[in-house]
Amino acid sequence: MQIKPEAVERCGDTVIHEETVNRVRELMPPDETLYDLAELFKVFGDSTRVRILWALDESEMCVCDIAALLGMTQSAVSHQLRHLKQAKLVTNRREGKTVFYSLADEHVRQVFDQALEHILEDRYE
Amino acid sequence: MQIKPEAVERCGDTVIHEETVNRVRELMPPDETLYDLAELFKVFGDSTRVRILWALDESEMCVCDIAALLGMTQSAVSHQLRHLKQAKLVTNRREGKTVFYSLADEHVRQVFDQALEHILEDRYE
DNA sequence: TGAATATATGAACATATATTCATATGTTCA
DNA sequence: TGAACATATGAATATATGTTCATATATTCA
Repeated sequence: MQIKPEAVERCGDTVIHEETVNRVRELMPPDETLYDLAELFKVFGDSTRVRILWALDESEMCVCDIAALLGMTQSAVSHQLRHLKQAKLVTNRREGKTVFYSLADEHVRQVFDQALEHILEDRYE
Repeated sequence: MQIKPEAVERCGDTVIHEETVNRVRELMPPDETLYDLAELFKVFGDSTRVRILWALDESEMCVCDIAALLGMTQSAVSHQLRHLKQAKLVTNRREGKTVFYSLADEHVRQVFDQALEHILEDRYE
């Protein structure tokens, strides 16, 4: 399919394909939604948090265990758990001195699985 | 279900729940995979790139059009398109002076949809 | 070939953020 | 109550990154 010239204006002035731009603009979700989406992905965009989420998908764990599993400081893990909780991706319950964290959302696994497909597809081509 | 004490060691020394940690450790994917996963999400974790991807999911577009749609500099858009291409999320074809970009992966939409469910779930509770 | 135009890119700057360190908070138990 | 321990958190630091600006590259057309 060829792109038909919708307008003859230069790029610098208005737009080259004005109709396309206008059509897509109407189809776009509100900026706030796309901003929230990016914010959520930003939370996923750190290997420490990804590892924590993956671990919690296997089992509820306390901070100390996560730190041991990942070979990280208790403080670093605690800071990241804070982010994950703010994003409502994990919840926690206290049992004495210990605080157990677990996944708060069943979508996480599905998002990860879809993203993994993209990665694996790239690897073996 | 109660957590049974698997070990009596202190957190500082070894691990509190050693069996859990060992079990989860074996279930975890290789670090490289989780690192790649985080890298991919890092690409999604910017509202400019999310908006570009969403736009391209609606229609193939040239750099100039994307810049006009988003109200951004051509340079800024071009830089971000570079990231998206490196992540193999978009491809491009040249037609004269114009370069058209389009989605390279059908998983993007699915990942976005899953993530949106999480967001919308949070909003109306 | 040279002017005009669309896109790409390197350097610089400002901002965001992950980890560390020190310390505070909360809980148990003697 | 006080000691021991698990977790949380504020400040500081180092690093990563998005945008801007200037400029390079690529293509068309007279």
